[in-house]
Amino acid sequence: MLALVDANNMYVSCERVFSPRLRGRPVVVLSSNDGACIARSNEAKALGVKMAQPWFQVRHLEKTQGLIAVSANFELYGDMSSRMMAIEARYAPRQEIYSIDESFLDFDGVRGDLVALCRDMRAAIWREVGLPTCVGLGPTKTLAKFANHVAKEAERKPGSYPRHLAQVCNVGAIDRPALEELFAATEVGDIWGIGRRISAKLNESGIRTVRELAHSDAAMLRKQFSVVLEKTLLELRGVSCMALDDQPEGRQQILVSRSFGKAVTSIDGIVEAVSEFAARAAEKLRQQGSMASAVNVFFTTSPFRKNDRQHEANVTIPLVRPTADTRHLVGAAAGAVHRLFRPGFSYAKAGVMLMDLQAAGVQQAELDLVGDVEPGSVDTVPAKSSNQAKLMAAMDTLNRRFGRDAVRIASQTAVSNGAETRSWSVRQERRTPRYTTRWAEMPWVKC
DNA sequence: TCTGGGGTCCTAGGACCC
DNA sequence: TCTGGGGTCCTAGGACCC
Repeated sequence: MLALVDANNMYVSCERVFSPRLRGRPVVVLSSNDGACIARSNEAKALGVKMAQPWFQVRHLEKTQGLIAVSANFELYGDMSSRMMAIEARYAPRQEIYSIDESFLDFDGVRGDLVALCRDMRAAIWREVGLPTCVGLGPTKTLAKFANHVAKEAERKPGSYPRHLAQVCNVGAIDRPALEELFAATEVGDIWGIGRRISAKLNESGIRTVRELAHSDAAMLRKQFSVVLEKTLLELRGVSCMALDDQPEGRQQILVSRSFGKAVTSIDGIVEAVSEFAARAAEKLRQQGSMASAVNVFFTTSPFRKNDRQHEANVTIPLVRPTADTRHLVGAAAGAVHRLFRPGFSYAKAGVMLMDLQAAGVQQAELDLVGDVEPGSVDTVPAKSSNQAKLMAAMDTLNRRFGRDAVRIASQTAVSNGAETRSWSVRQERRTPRYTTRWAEMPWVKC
């Protein structure tokens, strides 16, 4: 039996732990640049605020409905997530951390009343970190996700579901007719793996509810849609098609991108931003013990500004040899900007993606075709790269200890007229303190 | 004025091989 | 008249997730 444990409105709930004034109020958390709503409390959902809705469209609710907005504080959410995941791990032999607020637990071999166990776990998470959660139990990942959906809906709309399904719901314990009824009351788009496009197409074929989907022909779905949808169907019928992955490999690609706080028109500004993103990406790369073989760089104008001339630069640079060295990665990224930049555009966003990742330490021997190296000097390559690794490790240590960018590549901070620019940096006017990860920002308790 | 930032997997089609 | 029959690898694009 699998469980899907997930925090309710994670980011809002994290903020509420430290700001009691946010409890019971409509609250949204804003993306970087305070641009869009990326998390909503139930009260904010009730006001009609949609996921990813631009802030300027709902801003008027501040005055009329008491809506409260805070800037995203990912450092806080990440730390709260680790604490929550550690508690969950105590309750099951295997855990797959699926996202910042969700994990699958595998209770295989655990005996006793799993619903009672999960209620106990919820209480522990609430007591020890202060986050509200819901748990779905089912024989497959898709059914556990569905059960979680029911648990949440039953909590949010007490009238429309049996009371005992709220907060912790085990579809394995629901008899067939009652399950069919739940399926019939749920739209296909609410099922994990069925997004907007597929549900529209399913609706066209007359399949609107989960019940109708569950009774569809598997071969037909595979033919008309994809093997992915066929798996989803089988999982709804209790046939497991997606294994629990409790030992994830490192990422296959690493992306750092941002929208700018205000439009950037100069090449210096783009070089600076792209250098910064490449440096951040390189840090992540070393953290997972990988090297990259290619760097993708893009910068683009805003598609929302219809009157602006549009330009999108995007290029992938293969590297001579895989590297995790910030200097090489920043150099490649900045070089790409110099080749692709066009003056006269208002750029709104940029990013750096590291690709074709491989484990560090797998060093491919090189065939030297240039021939300016003495015979026998092949040995200098590993020696050199080990010095690089030491330098990078020292840089990471210094930056961890003395703050991000204590040591950095010069192009990360363009200098014009002697002043540091960073014109691209994000706006975050409403960010709360990083209560759990910075000594200087710890909450105070008045006695 | 103002529109997020990460990721994964699958498929189709082209280049190329024998 | 009539033009094989397998493969692999790579890439771009589309779908999905939170």
